[in-house]
Formats: sequence, C-alpha cells, structure tokens
Amino acid sequence: MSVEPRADTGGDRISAARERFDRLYRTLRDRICLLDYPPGARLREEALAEEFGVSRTPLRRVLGWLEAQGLVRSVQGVGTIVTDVDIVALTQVYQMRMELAELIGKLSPVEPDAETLALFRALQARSRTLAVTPDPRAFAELNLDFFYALLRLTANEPLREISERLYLQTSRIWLKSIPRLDLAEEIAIFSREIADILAAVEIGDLEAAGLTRRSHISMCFARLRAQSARSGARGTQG
Amino acid sequence: MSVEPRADTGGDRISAARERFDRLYRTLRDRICLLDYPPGARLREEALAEEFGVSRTPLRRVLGWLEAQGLVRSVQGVGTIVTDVDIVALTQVYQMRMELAELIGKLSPVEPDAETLALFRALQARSRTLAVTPDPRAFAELNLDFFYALLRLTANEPLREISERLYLQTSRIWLKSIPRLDLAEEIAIFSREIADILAAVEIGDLEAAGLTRRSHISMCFARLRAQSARSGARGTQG
DNA sequence: GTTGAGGCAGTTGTGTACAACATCACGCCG
DNA sequence: CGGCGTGATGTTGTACACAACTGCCTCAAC
Repeated sequence: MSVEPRADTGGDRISAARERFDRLYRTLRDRICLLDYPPGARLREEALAEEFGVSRTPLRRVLGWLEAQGLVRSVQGVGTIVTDVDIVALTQVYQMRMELAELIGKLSPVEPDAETLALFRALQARSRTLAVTPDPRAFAELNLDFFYALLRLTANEPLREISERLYLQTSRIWLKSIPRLDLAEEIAIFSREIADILAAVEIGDLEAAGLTRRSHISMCFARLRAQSARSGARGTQG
Repeated sequence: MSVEPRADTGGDRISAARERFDRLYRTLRDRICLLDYPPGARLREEALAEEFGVSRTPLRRVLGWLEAQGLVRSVQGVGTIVTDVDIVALTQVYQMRMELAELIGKLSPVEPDAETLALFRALQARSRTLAVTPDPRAFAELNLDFFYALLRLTANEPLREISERLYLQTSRIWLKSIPRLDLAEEIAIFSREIADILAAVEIGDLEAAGLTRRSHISMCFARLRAQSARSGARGTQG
C-alpha cells in the first residue's frame, strides 16, 4: 500500500533492518503529514535517534528518504527542516492531483469487492460521527484513510505511488489552514463527497467516482485560495 | 531541470557537500539509465567510494536516493542491485506515461521561445546524423535529451518531476531490448516523431505535440511487447 | 553420489568520533 | 547608538571500525 518501503515483491524475506527502517519511515512521515511536525519545524537527528533507540546512521537513511519525497530538507549546520509549499507550487500540485483523480477511475480500474465497499461504508460512518463531534485531528486521519481507500480503486501501481506522493506533500498544507476555515462546514462538505463517491462505487462506476473526486479537489482548492486571499497576502512560503 | 537535487529555490547558497552529492547522484543515475550498469548489475559501495574519492557514508546517501527513485535496491549481505522491471509494471508505467505526455500539452503549457525552438531543431539535426550512422549509445542520449526538451513545454513542476521519474525507470528497459529490435528502423521512427512534434511546437500547438507524443509512446510500447513475445516467454523480470 | 552442516569470504548495516558549517550572542569600535 | 568582527554553541556531513547478514565452497557422513 505504501510507496516507499519497496513492497517486497514475491517472497522476499524482509530483514530486521528493513523492518526497522519501514517503521521509522512511516512514523516520521505520519508525524509530518498530521502536523505533529508542522512546516518549518526543525528535526534534530540526535534527539530522534535517541527516541527510537538507534544511532544517527540509520536515522539519517530515513531522513534521506523523507528528503527524496520532498517532505524535509537537510541543510548542514542548521538542521532538518520540514518543508513548506508556496502558493504557486500548491496550485501546480492541485492541478496534477485533479488529473490523477480522474485517471484513477480510468486506468486499470478494479471492480470493488465486498471488503472495499465495507471500507467505504465504514468511512462514511466515521464522517457522520465526526459531523457530530468535530475534531481537526480526527478529520485529518479520516481524510488520509479515505484517500487510501480511493487508491484501492486502481491497480496501476505507478499511479498509486504518484498520487500518494502528491497527496502527502499537500494535505498537510491544507490541514494547516483548516483552523482558518470553517471546520464544521468542511466536514459537512467532506461527508457529501464520501456519500457521492460511495454511490458511484456501489454501482461500479469508477469513472464517475474519479470525476466526483476531481470536482471536489477543485472546489477544495478554490476555498483554500479564497481563504488565503482573505487572510492577507502572506502566503505559505517557508 | 532535475527532480532530485531539490533545485535551490531562491538564492539558496549551494553548499560544497550538496554539490558533491548532486554530481555523484547524476553520474550514477546516468550510468544506470544508459545501461553502463544494466539491470541486475551489482554495485559495491566501497569500490564506488574509492572511485569518487569519498568514504562510504556520503556514497550511501546517494544510493539511498537512487533506491527511493526505484533504480536500485540494497540488500544486506548481498549488494546494491540495479532494478529490473517486469512486463506488468512496464505496462502500467507506459500507460501512465501516455497520460502524462498528453498532460504536458494541457497543464501550464509554455509558449516555446527561440531557445526551445532552436533546441528542437538541433535535436532533429542530430536524429538525421544518427540515421546515417546508427549507434545505440548515441540513440540513447538523443532520446534522453529529446525527453528533457519536451519537459520544457510545461511549467508544471510536479508534472515534470513525475514524468522524469517514470521515464528514467523505463527508458533503460526499452534501451535494453533495442539490440533485439531493428535499430535503423527505430531511429527512422524516432526521426519522424521529432519532425512531427517540431511541427506542432513551431505553430505553438502544444496539445497536438502532447497527443503526437502519446501516440508514439503507445506504438513504441506495442513494438516492445511484440518483440518480447517473439523472443520467447522470458520476461524482463529480475 | 547425494545431502547436509559448517566455515569462509564478501557485502551492507550500525555505532561513534570528529570535521565543516551556520547561527547567535557578545563585545569592541566608530 | 549602530555596525561589525569574533568566539561559543549546536547542527549536519564525513570517515572509519566493527557487527550482522548472505551466498558459496568444502568436506564429511550416509
């Protein structure tokens, strides 16, 4: 499911070293994408190494991957800084994500099985719960899980990898401005998106699901940009 | 132009360390993509470190990036092996590349300036020279340069990064089977592709250029698969 | 002849000490 | 009072030694 820990194709024995690496990588990645480490935060290798009970060497390998994914940037003498995304780059990524969302319904679509359907219904249930008791963190996690559910709709591995990469790069930027938007309204909109896409998935029309997703990404970005314009010209550059 | 050495946005001073890293990364990447290190080749860290006059530590950072890009895979006790791509993955990547080629003409197209036009014309001249004196290596380099010229047609940075990543992953697989195809014929076809796309670029119709490119990628893969089927059922799995 | 265990050579993974570099505070000088 | 040099401090980058692991070869037992 994940892009990076090179899914052990075939019967590859996963070594203890690689397992440690995967665990560290996912942990740090999630912390970045759920804003535990917000953009601009400085990560210190030694502190992280101590926390995970390893030396700096294997930890630096993990940070190297995060840097390759564009989530952090190491600079000598300063530290490892969580990247931010300026408004221009954000616009470009959102344009790409719109196209990719449409492609998910067109390239190698997979007939949704019972498990996938159950997953989408569970997500819808969670969104209803969230609408009653709004919580930013739970909203972030629901968004992430919903995204991964959407990835199940295509069997095209490169498309999944690319979609994941772009999502992880920008979702945290969107999350960052949630407090300046209307949380309850965003949750309501998101609930409708889940309902719409679930309806499309239930009748097996994945192309419709992709188009729906595309339109929601488009409108989501429009709200983001409108908010950015309202709250002054200060962008998200870091 | 390159995806990985995080183009120093703004006036960032590039440190000596990063410069060394970029040089090593590009060198090794080119060697892999031009088949100096064919799929399955085993890279030894110590030998490479000695060649470049550094220790294993910074070299391992470079190999880590190559692994993140899917070009090599390090496994403890064995070595760092250049990856191969099986026929299923190859098919999926080519499908994605077709879509991306079309997007290059649609997402943030940039009006070709004089420099870009001159570049395309120079590439056409090189293809004509190559048609007279066929050479696999020169063909590989021309293909790479033509690809980078196409990337100039869009300003969408994520699209460029993704296109580059997928191209570098599969071009070497295609190159590998060139000897089993008709080199002269492939060069002739490629010359026509350059001519077609140059014509579209000259009148500023980037969407047409994208569609042309897409159809050529499609036909290129069809020839590749036909050859693969002819030369027995042995795939390119490694 | 076959098969299994054991050791040996070779490779990547890890820990640690030190070098290179950036930032900031402090104090000197104009 | 402002500006600049200089040192202290903290961080990432590098080198090297050793540990962990894999594959192969040898050799003995059956």
